[in-house]
Amino acid sequence: MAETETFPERRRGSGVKLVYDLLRDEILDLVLPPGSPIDEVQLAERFGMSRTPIREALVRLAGEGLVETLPNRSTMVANIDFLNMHTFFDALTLMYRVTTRLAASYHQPADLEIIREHQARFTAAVEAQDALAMIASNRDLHAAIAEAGRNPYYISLFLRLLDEGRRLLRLYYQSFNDRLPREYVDEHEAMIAAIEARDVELCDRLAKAHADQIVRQIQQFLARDQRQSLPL
Amino acid sequence: MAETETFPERRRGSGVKLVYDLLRDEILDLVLPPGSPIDEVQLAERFGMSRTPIREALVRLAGEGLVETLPNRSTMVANIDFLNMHTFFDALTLMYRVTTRLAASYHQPADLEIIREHQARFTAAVEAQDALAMIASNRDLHAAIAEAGRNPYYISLFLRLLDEGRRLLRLYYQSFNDRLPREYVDEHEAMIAAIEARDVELCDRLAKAHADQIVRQIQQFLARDQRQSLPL
DNA sequence: TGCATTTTATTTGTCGACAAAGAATCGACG
DNA sequence: CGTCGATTCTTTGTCGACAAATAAAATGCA
Repeated sequence: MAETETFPERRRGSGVKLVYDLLRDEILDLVLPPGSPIDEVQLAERFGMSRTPIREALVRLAGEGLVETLPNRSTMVANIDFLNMHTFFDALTLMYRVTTRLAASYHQPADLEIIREHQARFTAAVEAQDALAMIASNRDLHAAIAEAGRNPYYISLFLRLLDEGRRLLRLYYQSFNDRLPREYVDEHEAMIAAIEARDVELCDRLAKAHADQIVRQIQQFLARDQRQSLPL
Repeated sequence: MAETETFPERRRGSGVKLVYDLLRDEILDLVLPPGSPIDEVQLAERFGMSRTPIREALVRLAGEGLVETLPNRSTMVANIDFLNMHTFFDALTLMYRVTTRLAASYHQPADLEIIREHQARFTAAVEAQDALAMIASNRDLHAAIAEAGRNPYYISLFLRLLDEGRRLLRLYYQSFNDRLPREYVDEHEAMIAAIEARDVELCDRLAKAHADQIVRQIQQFLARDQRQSLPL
């Protein structure tokens, strides 16, 4: 249980980022399940540093809503709010649409290259049936599209939503079959082509369809999960 | 210059919030102009506390983009990015529309009361020609509308945008006439009525018109300002 | 035994101090 | 007189320690 990780000579100032990135990944990959408490001292020992940088990393995570902190009492991994899931779906769909539209308008050649790289990775993940790689590359792909749209406000909200979605999908692929429909690959291709053609309206329609597809799939899972957890 | 503020016995844990709130206000009201450096030690002395809580407040402000921090070097008040102002306008307009639409759908009676209170304050500010009160109450009014829409993702993005707008407007009303068109009062009234009538489409149109109006006014100011700062 | 109250224990919030990383200053050399 | 390099100085990043706040355990009492 107590694996001795060793973090050798670090550069001054790199500590927070190290802790932040790792904690973030562990939260989004559900290694740290929602609601689990986070002990500062324990983390300090684990990373071989003082509590100060740990604390700063936690404050940043709290700012992004990945961690909830009760005053004078332990901070814990943020819960997933299943009750208000529809607000998440609503915002996610809107951001899919808006970022894809903007990408159609403002993308530059270099953006398309990056987007295509991510799409290639996503395709490879689908063919390898590697669910985690699918989740990651799907996220990266849409993040790249958002970047091509060049609106920092949308980008930051979208990233937050995609991360939250990463947690949800992770939940999904832990419990069920590890296959993501090949459809997604084609939908992505269509979106990329529409972006390249700078066809804003087509982008909007494709993005909405794509988002609806994903939302439907997650909702299906949620419903199924809810049925399973019903008392008999 | 060195006014001796006294912050007497504080409760444990209240320090960060105190510093955060005050710094935030000073940044948004341009008491701390964009680009001005922030010295931790100086703040620590001013508030009569150690650097630790100051630091945490700064980390949180950085998370909201109100403050930029260079590694190993001083953190400073975030600059206003005049070059990419259109991304701000675009996001602001969209959030005006979305939050008003959602308010039409999801508001409850208590929400309308709160909204009307803010509108009353806004009206009073307009009649008193108190620009700062207008800015504040206008912000609060739209924040209340967003709250009535009950989507935390939109709410947080919108609040961020409204704050950024508060800085812009502050810039505006420092330099020019302190009058906001009476039109805004009527536009607000129309929006509130549409929300109450749960007319989503009308809300959308009114919100868009209102946003366009505000954007146009700010752009007008920016253009005028740019002309003035041209070398002769 | 069951409940209220005191005591202990754990964990956070804050502090003062020190060392590293730049920036500014000074000085040597051309 | 200007440029480069060493030195000082300022400001941040990190540390270990202590005290407040709360939870958990222990104690007293009916």
